Order: sequence, then structure tokens, then C-alpha cells
Amino acid sequence: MKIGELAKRTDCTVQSIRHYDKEGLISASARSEGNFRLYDKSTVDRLMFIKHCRSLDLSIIEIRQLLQLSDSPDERCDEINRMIDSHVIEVEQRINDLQSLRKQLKSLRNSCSDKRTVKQCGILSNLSRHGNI
Amino acid sequence: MKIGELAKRTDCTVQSIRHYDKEGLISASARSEGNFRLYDKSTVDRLMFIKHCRSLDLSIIEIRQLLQLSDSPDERCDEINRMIDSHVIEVEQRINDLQSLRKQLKSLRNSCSDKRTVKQCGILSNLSRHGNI
DNA sequence: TCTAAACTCTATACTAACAACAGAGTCAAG
DNA sequence: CTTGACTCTGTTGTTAGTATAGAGTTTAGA
Repeated sequence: MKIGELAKRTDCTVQSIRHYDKEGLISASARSEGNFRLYDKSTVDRLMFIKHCRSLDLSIIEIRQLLQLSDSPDERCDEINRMIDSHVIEVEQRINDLQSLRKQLKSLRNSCSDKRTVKQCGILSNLSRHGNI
Repeated sequence: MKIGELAKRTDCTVQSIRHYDKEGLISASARSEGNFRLYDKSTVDRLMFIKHCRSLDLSIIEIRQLLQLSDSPDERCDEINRMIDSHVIEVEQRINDLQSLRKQLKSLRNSCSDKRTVKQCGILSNLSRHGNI
């Protein structure tokens, strides 16, 4: 099948498929006479796997590792577990950062009511606490 | 003062100051004979303001708007309030997304114990639920 | 006065994961 | 045999810087 059909079947854009191709996550089983990428249907599964991983925000590098690991079915899967563990930690760190950011923004927002002028704006004056901008 | 001193006083890197300069957030009051940027001390405050905004994850575009607004002290500050409001909403959206992501990753992680092989790995098999990769 | 170190300049490439083109070529239906 | 849909490669843009390269400037000490 050509790239357009693969895109439809997996609900990916053609561009992102080409991107994954260039990054080596998938590869065309052949090229047509006119140089079109030809994929076989196993690529649909592979691409769904990639999509699933991306939806979990795994990076292309991490996905490449997973795909490589799946080629060594008899090795221990510690690496996979570790990858997910460290990913969870990263996500939790980002959540914490954002929650603290949210707090700061909320308190900043509370320092001004609507219907003031820029000159009186509590937000602006808080943002420039130590001097005139 | 030259860019190095400004960097020290504000705890910014020289590069990022040049970046803000290029983006029009600050500007050198003059250039030395040898083409070095010369800043006056009001720039310290302006740069601290910018740093503060960046620490709240406001974009350079938003900061530029704030700086422009501060030049019109008698206008209403609605825009500023709205900017912060929408920023809070964005942050909250990102937090929600990440929390759902965290849940998925946790449950994925629970599908595999350490000390299995890749072939038996619950994580990998979950990631490729609908076919072989 | 000379020189070496420290500083600064511009310009470019790099980061992640694509999206959005341009300009060209290919293919299928009518 | 043409037209429209599809595909190709390559380039640029996104964010907010960081990290160079290679050149020029300034300052302190000998």
C-alpha cells in the first residue's frame, strides 16, 4: 500500500509517516517504479504501536529503543520497565512544576481586579516588583 | 554598562540577553566605538521583569505585549488580566493532560514485573495490543 | 608599548516532533 | 490525453534559548 492509504488506516498524517520513516522507526518494504513508498500491512501494526507510544509522550528515541528491544524477545525486559519508571518520574516532576506555576499565576491574578488602568494594575506592579520597567 | 555586567547583575546569560535584544524586549542605549552594546541601569529592572515573566512561563510575545502596555499607563488593564487568565487555563489544561498521562503510564507499568523477558513483557504487549509490531 | 587574557561581536547550527509549504514528478479515471 | 489526486525531496518554521566559530575590542600587567 502507498503512504496515503497507510495514513488513512492509522489516522496519521502523511508527513508524520515520512518523518518516522526518515527517523528509522518504520521502513518501506519497497519503492514503486515511480519511487513511491510501498508498505506492507504489518506496518499498520507497527505504526499503531508508535502512535500509542507517542500518545504516552514517549520520545522517538525511546520508541526506537522499544522497537529494537522487541527484536530480542529472550532478553530481560528490565530496560523497558526502567524506561517507563523514569518516564513516570519525569511526568510527575512536570506536574509539580506546573502546579506551583499555577499557584503563582493565581495569586498574581488576584492582585488585580478588572477595570483598573495599566498604571494601577496589580499584576503589572507585582511583575516589576523591584523597579520601573 | 556592557553586556557582561548586565548579565552578572541580572543573573542572565550573555546569550539570552542578546536574544532578548534581538527580539526587541530590551535595547542598548548606545554602542561603544568598538560596537559593544551599552546599557543604562534601567535595563536591569527591565530585564528582571522579563526574567520574572519567563519564570511564570509567559512567552516572549506575551512579555512584549506587557512591555508595550506599560507604555500606556492610562489604558484599562483588561488585556493584562485576560492574558493571565488564559495562561492559567492553559496551565490547568496541561496539568490535566499530564495527570491522565501519569495514570496511563502507571497502569502500563503495573502490567509488568521486573525479571521477565522481552517476549513476556506486559508493557510491550500492552503497547502493541492490536498486532505484532 | 606590547602582549595576552578577557571580553564582545555577528552569524550559524542545534534542540523535538512534526507542519507547511514549493516545485517537480507519477498515476488513475474519463 | 488531460486533469486532478497523489507522491516525491528539500526547505523553512515552530520555542527560547545554548553552543559553537571566527573575528574584532578592550584592559591589565610586564
